[in-house]
Amino acid sequence: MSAPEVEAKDRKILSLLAVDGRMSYTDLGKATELSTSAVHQRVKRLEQRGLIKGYGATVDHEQLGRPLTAFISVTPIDASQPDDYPERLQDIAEIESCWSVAGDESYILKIRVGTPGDLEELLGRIRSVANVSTRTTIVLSTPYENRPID
Amino acid sequence: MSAPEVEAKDRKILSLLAVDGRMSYTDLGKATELSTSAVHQRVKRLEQRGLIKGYGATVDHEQLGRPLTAFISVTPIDASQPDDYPERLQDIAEIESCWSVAGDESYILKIRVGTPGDLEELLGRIRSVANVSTRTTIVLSTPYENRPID
DNA sequence: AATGAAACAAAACTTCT
DNA sequence: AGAAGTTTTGTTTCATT
Repeated sequence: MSAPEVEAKDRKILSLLAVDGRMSYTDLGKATELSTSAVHQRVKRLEQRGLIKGYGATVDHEQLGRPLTAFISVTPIDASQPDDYPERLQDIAEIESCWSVAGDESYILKIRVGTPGDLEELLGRIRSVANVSTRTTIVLSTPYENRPID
Repeated sequence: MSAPEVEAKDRKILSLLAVDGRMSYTDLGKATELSTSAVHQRVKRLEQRGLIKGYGATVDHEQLGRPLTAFISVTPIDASQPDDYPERLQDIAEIESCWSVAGDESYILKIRVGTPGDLEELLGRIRSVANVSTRTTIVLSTPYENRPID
């Protein structure tokens, strides 16, 4: 049982919307050789099928007071504890992403803060809500991020 | 010389657009107690100032044939070589993000592929274009990713 | 599924305060 | 900076193929 194939024109629409989520149906139609209403139908279908999960603006965190990005690898101290870390951590606003991973650590978190002091304070909060040890890797620069694949 | 402060209403607009990048100016106006044209002006200004970097659709990579996500930490083998790895790696389509980091490794890459075989092949390509050693951490699941902060 | 037309809504532009 | 009004553009629905 495999997922239904995604058609070439749908893929084209997806890759255009991945780059510009506000592109008009008219322009999508021109780019795909389809009428406005045909594109409209296809986009609605892609949304319903969950192939398009949502639309978001990308903001400049540096300018918004959170210039410091880091990865925090998280390892449970007591392996017998229930593994509900994502839930426990989800109220911490500074955590942008949370991945469950295979390897030495259980989770990798990506966080954004203003200053090293904020990071120190955040690490304390993470350790206390979750009883974990942490390993932090500071991001120096971001050559690229969240590039559309395809 | 510091960046000009971002006003409360602008922050509100940004956080609404971060969640729904296709929200209409009319609805943004209702949510911020501003007229449609005032919101419009503000959004254009936020775009010009670079506070909004762009708008993108989030696609479901699992359904699109790339269910396997991994982090690849990259360490140069010959430290005397020029550090132009982001450039060398940017033509590799599977690399979604590239961060330059402080710590044991020089770069962290986030990649998406279809199968373990594709990953093996990709690792070979990365090592050959860049003369680096790699450490791979497989993502098992993604509790959340790219959450809007604020 | 796609099209074209029609009705509607929103965006962009202009002017005024 | 913002409001109000106008024109232009885009969205959505529907009948038809």
